[in-house]
Amino acid sequence: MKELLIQNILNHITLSKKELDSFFSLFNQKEVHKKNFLLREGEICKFEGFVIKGLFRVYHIDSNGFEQVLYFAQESWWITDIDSFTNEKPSQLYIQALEDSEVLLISKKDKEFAYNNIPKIEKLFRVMTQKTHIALQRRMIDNLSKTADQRYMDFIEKYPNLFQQLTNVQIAAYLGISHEFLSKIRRKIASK
Amino acid sequence: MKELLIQNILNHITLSKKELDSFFSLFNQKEVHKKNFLLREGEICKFEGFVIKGLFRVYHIDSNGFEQVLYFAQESWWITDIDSFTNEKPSQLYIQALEDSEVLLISKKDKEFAYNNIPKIEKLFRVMTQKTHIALQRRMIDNLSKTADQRYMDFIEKYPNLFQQLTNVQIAAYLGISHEFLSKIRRKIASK
DNA sequence: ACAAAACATTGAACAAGTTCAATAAATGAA
DNA sequence: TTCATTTATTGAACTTGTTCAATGTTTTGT
Repeated sequence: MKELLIQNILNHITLSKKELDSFFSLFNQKEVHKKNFLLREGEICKFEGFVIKGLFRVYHIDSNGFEQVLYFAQESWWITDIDSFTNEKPSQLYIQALEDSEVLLISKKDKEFAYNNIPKIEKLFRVMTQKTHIALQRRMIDNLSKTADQRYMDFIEKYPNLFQQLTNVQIAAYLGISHEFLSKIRRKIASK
Repeated sequence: MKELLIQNILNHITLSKKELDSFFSLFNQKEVHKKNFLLREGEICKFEGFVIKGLFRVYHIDSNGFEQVLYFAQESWWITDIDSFTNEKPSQLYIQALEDSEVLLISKKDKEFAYNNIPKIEKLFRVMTQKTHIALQRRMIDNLSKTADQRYMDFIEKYPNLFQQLTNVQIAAYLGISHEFLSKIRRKIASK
């Protein structure tokens, strides 16, 4: 459990044992049962979270009631609404556990404390934000250039395990298509 | 000119005059004439740039030869291929001047120097990367949920000046539609 | 083990967006 | 100014994806 976060941190920066302990002590562990929410639209996101067990979906509901999934977060993924968290404004997102899950949470105040007292933490989050930004840029290009068929096959290849755990409705909401159409894509692929 | 960058920095963090001068001295000014490239696919992006005059498009060409525009960068925007720059790998992007333009460039080495010697610079780029990430998340959701009509109207509203300078082909490549279809959208809107 | 709910599939009619080819309009270089 | 190039518009046929409604399948709670 604990090791997952430490490993994740040390993948990006090097910290002394003391710094690591100091930073680690700012996190609180929380269980979130299947179908429960860590964040709902309208709430101000008070945490940044690191998934140590389970699976979450981070999604938006548009004015027509349709869901768009920003990402699924498995073990070792970070979850937050970065806009709501950093700017302390109401969130437009939902964060829901899809399985019984566990997260390590850090509050804004404690994160500020870390920024101010452990300078390398600033680098940690700069580098992590850069990485997620690069991934999102890649996804943006794919969404602009690829058909739903290709995006579905890319998804299976990229997240072979996730794809098993998720419903078609959830995957369709990530790909930006209706679940009925996804069903037809699956049939077409299966028939080959 | 110079003031634009300083203003941009001070919008995010506070620096002493000495720190500011030290950081600023790491930048070199460069002119880029209309239609010339600051970066081409396959090159390793050696710079991070701040636009002080003109307009750039940052785009990708997919395997079918279609262009996808990641963003347009006007005065006070930063331009780089963050993936290529940070990981020193060949870029998948083109960065082209759409007007005679001027940029302030910083090299990777000098940026590392700034990170190591002016700790607040780490914060500057963390905060800026967060902001661009938030904007891209928003765009991702819009692309998943809105029709091309809506996205076009949003674009006009968000970038009223840009929209005047750009061709329909360029705007279509940003919206993720064919320029012919954009033409039909324009007709439809005009007829109201 | 059962009933209710959630999930997946399918077809038919429709809407959104592409492609291709033709034409007109605007821009730019000499 | 002129000629060539780029840019914009349009229509027709086509492809991709949606919507709705019906049906079957799987999960889940008790």
